[in-house]
Amino acid sequence: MKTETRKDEIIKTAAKLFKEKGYSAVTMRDLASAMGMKAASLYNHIKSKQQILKEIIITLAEEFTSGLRQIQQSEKSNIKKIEEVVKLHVKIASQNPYGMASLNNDWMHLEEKLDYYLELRTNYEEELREIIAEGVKKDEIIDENIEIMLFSILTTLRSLYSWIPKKEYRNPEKLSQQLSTVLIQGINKN
Amino acid sequence: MKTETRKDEIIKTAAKLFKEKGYSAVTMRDLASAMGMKAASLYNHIKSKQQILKEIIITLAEEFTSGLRQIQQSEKSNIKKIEEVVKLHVKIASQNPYGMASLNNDWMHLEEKLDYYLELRTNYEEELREIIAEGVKKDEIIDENIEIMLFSILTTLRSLYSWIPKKEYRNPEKLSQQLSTVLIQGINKN
DNA sequence: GTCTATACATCGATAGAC
DNA sequence: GTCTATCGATGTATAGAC
Repeated sequence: MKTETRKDEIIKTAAKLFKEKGYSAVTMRDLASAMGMKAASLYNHIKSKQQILKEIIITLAEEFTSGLRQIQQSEKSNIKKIEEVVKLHVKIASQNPYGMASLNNDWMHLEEKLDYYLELRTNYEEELREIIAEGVKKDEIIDENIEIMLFSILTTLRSLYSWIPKKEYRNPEKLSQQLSTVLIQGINKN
Repeated sequence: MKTETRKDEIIKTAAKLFKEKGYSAVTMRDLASAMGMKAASLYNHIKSKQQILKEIIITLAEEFTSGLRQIQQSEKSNIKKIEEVVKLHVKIASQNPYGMASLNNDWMHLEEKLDYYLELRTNYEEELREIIAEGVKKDEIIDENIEIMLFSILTTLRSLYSWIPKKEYRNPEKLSQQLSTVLIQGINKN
């Protein structure tokens, strides 16, 4: 049972505001107002606006990286691995849809951690590409353009945050299963 | 043969910058610098920063609206209609990938035209939803959750702008066909 | 049509009282 | 830990010379 600190609260509120207007358009005064305090008071809990963005994005990016590593190390079929990737995205997007918006839309405003983020992102795409390529080689997946299959799946999963808050998608298991059906029947030969 | 005015040039350059950093993070000085002039000089061609955003977004939104209307009025099967929608997105995203970034990511910064944009967007989604629902009813499309099929297709098409600039996707006909295969085999019963 | 100069608002962040 | 007050930088936009 972790106690939520004031800092955590600020970061959570910031993520919500960043989702609505983007990092650049949200001012420290906006954030303070949403927290019911003055802008100057925020600095007793956080170092800078930039630090808030960094914590939101890097935490999530590392969660995806370690999640995919576990899937990659399992002894499943490649189609099964893709189903697990869908579950991973649904799970993280369900827990933190606001943070996911920053991860997707505000990463370019990262300062010192930008290179690190880009490295995690590139590696993530590359590992998913290998799962698909492996699936094609083993006749689990149709022999269509791999980049198109990769980006079709990935962009759908990346935009999950924007429709997961709607009531009809609140059941993660059901959503994962339905989404897998829609995404995979398109690349599954059998 | 339309001559490109200085105003058109400014809007095109702005769209490129908006794609990189988003509307809010691009300053008039950034834009002027990219145009090789001073910020004050921009105002001899455009009324305000807001006007630039409005022209980028509303032009594209209306292009999608009229494109979908034509598809809807044709006498094709619903699967064929979806293939036409894919072509429409590939065509517009190929012609103007930078503007598409603003349409997707900066629409919330529209001021007076925000309601109009939201109306076009809602109507677009509703018409596409009806094509899918009609396809399910006529046994062309699997009887899976319509919202999930709609958003899976739509989010993939909406993110086209981000990977279309890569060399391997420069052939619109081929890209449309491959994308249709990947997207539709997932919802096509036959 | 582009420039310099500048008005005026608002930004992120700090100092210091309580 | 929150406040008031404020700093210096930077934002959009205008005025007026050339």
